[in-house]
Amino acid sequence: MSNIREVSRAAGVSIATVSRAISSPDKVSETALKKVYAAIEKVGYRPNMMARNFRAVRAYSIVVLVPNLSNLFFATVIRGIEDAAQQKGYAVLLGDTRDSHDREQEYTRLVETRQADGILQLRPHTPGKSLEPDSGMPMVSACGCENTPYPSVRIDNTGAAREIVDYLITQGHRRIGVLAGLPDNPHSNDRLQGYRQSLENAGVPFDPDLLVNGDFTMGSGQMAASHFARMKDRPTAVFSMNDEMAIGCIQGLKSAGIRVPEEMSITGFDDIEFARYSDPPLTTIAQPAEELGRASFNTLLELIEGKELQQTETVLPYEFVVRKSTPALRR
Amino acid sequence: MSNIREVSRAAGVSIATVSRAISSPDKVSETALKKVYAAIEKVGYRPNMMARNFRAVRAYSIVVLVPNLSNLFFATVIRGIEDAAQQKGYAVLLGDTRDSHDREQEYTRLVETRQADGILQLRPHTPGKSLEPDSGMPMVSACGCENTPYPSVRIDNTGAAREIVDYLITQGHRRIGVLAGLPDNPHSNDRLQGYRQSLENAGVPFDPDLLVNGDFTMGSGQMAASHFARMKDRPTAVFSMNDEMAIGCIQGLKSAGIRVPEEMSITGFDDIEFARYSDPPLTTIAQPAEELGRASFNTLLELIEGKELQQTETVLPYEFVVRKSTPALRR
DNA sequence: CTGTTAGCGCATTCAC
DNA sequence: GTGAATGCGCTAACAG
Repeated sequence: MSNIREVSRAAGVSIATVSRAISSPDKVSETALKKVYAAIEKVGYRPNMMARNFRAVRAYSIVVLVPNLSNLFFATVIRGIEDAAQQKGYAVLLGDTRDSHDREQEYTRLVETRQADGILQLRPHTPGKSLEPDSGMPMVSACGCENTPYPSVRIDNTGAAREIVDYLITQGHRRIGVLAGLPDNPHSNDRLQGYRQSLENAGVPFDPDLLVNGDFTMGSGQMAASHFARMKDRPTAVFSMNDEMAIGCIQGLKSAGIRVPEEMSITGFDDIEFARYSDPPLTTIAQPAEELGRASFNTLLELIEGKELQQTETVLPYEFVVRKSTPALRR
Repeated sequence: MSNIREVSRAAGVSIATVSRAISSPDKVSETALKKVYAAIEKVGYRPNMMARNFRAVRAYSIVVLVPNLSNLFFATVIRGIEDAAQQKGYAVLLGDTRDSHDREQEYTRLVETRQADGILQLRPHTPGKSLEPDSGMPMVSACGCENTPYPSVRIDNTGAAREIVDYLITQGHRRIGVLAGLPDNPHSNDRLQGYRQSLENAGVPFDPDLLVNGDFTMGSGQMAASHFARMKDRPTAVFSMNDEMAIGCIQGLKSAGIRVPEEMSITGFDDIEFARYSDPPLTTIAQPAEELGRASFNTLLELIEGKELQQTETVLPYEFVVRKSTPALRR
């Protein structure tokens, strides 16, 4: 493997000149530049980034902590991260934690041992259970919630949920089921607040029987469906907190002989691509997933570079998408 | 940031002893060990991996090249890669190439510049268009095909396709549409061969009108549906080369007023989680996605470590999964 | 078993 | 503009 010294020999200049020719060509004479470039070509030189980064005390890479890469919303956020990182010359280290605290801890070590410069956390912050923000470790939440205790990028989850439930009420629904995440999930809680606000505005009392806790998988959506199907006083609509659960729920309802959307409307959240191809296509909240990724990377980069953050919280706009899963209620 | 020298001072031993205490404790006396560990604790030492890797001339990381991270099959393969890599102390650098040859080239540089030790390629090899295998660059295909010109892990795509089409024939079908990838896609070609073999075995002539080229997205499946719907002599079944296109196709057929599976059976490939929640649930080929990832990483690791490969091609078993999208043809 | 020392490839400081 | 020399943190060779 050729190094800078070989190039210097081939070019007949010092290694300092070669180094300068590469990183600050304006400080080198035309003639020297030409010789260096020719020599680089000749010996097939590729700079050793490990050495360069080692000296710069900068890994030029970040870690992405994601609970589950097979979640399409997360995968899309990561694409955005990767896009922004690539533009800025950073590499993205994948940390699929599989919801394991140990694995999360393990990946944290990459930063402590200088293999990475910072962390992008896709799991929303749960006090006690989550990685606590550590002043020495640059960390940004790419899918924040109302109480993220460190810099974050997010949408207004509560507002989005309120908007979607408001719409269901407009369509004539009063008994609206809610398919939430686990009770300690921050996204779920933010969205649940929007649900409750919407009901309250409409003068509809909150009925705990209508709340089912899932875990954002299609399987849990399917389980929830049998709960709703068995109820004596069934909801006429269900607000699911992500598209996967909504899709699982639709499948479960159909299996139970309930027609969707004729007998039960359903809404999702995220607007993954499958939402459009579901039967019926899902009314949902389109999150700017790639943009969340890009913005969170840029925030993290500022942190890494030691800049003062303009804003510790970035709230991006979402879009409410109406499809066929929510027709007007016929009575 | 504390380094090995600080530890040595705090422990009252030389830096060599500290280094040995960490990497080969059996070569250090009990007393020295204790002092070193105490000192590490005291100064909060974390080894600088950049320095260590630099010296070892090993990045302990690999690059995964994936055309599109939002493809669930790929995402699952990557989870397997990540799992195996983590166990062996390797980090996974994400290279979402977005089907861009330039980006692929860009990521290749990570290996040339020693930021990574090897490449795991998820895109099947297309002669001319793909990264050509370079003896200096360890590279393994995680989703290989019949003619991958470098080490690969794969399933028997042709056999799987044959099996699925055989089954459709058993169910009474004779006019079987095929929803393929682009004409130069190797996976598509391997599977198409299986399709043709099956037809030939059954004495059914190949009808080019029944072949539609998609691009493995749901959108292209939907487009294909309108082609099939418009045909005067429609197929009674469609073999789609992945689940996404099958799901898009179902949606398109339903929109065109064709009932699935009553009027048209359909099969997928991959067995992504959505296949089970599709309406109707898809008959498909379950690829051992995570295992493909794990196995390909282990192969790559052997290459990186300079071992002689036992086998240059690993063929893993798939599973044929029958669901409700393929009832027996009623005539 | 332990300490001293050289050197990995590079950027940078300081003379010239 | 250019070159010689230094050191980043670590491991390994060598000497004791």
